[in-house]
Amino acid sequence: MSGTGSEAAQAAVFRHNREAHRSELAQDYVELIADLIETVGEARAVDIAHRLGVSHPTVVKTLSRLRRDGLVTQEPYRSVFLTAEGWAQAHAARRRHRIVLDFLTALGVPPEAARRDAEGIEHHVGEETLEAFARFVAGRPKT
Amino acid sequence: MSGTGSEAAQAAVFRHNREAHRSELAQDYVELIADLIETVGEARAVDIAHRLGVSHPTVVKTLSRLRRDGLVTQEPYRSVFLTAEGWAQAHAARRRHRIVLDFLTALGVPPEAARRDAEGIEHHVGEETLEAFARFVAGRPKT
DNA sequence: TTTAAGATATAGCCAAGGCTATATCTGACC
DNA sequence: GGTCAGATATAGCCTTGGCTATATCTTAAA
Repeated sequence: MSGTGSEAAQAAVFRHNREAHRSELAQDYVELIADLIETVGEARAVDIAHRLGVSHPTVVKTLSRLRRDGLVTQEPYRSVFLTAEGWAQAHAARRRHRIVLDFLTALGVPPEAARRDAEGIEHHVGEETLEAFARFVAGRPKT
Repeated sequence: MSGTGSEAAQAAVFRHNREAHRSELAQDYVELIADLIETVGEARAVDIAHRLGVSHPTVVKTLSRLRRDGLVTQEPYRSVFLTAEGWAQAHAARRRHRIVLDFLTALGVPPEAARRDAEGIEHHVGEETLEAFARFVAGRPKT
């Protein structure tokens, strides 16, 4: 970490990462909800809970935050829908996820590890890095 | 995200990532503390706060958690020291950080973006991915 | 139509990681 | 040897994201 620049610059990096972290969970949710809607037909709280490995009340509470933040709509005792903003974020998240996963695979990372790491890495790749990843995959047609 | 395997497998990935997240902050701290000790001579709470872009009380509270977890020692009103375990984690974090940063740079990611993204990505690369990154940097993109 | 299983909601608890405001200590300078 | 600036500590507040236990709603089957 030595010599990474000024104190202020380093603080900015950490600030940026704290900021990024705050939206990670929301992105995982909308990405998962979109997937459930498209594959199962609807997104129920209980399925979200199972897929995330989390309890139902945790999902309910998180969904109410997503509703407050305009990513999701929901009627009491009914399944979950994405707003336009929710769909936009879901598609963006899915794109990043796929690029990262394809990239790790093309790099030679074993599938299991690629799947695991892609889930964490996808939230921390900026557009420049994403483009570099995509370039690498394109120049190495394999998958 | 479609077709990423069984519900249980996906839940395991998310569990793993929640788990990983819990140690991120601690690793940032020990990495930073090690850097301060080696470059400035000591790690003071006020300097940690400035580098992280966070208030002093937040640092104090976090340090007490690190003390509880055996990563750090500290006398009241004195600067911070790393335990053997703290040094071990600091070195491991620094190694990951450097590999990720070198890798992004070698891939052609602009320095500013590489610096930003490396800070987030370093916490989410497993050993297999790290090895793939190191191979690429060493000029051997394939095994 | 009743009922029971399964899904959803609510209440209340906890730890982490932020903050501001205030109090106390340390050490350097006069 | 005092004094005061700067560093550290404490108190109290907040949100997020977990949990369990309990209550309520929905719906399909008997």
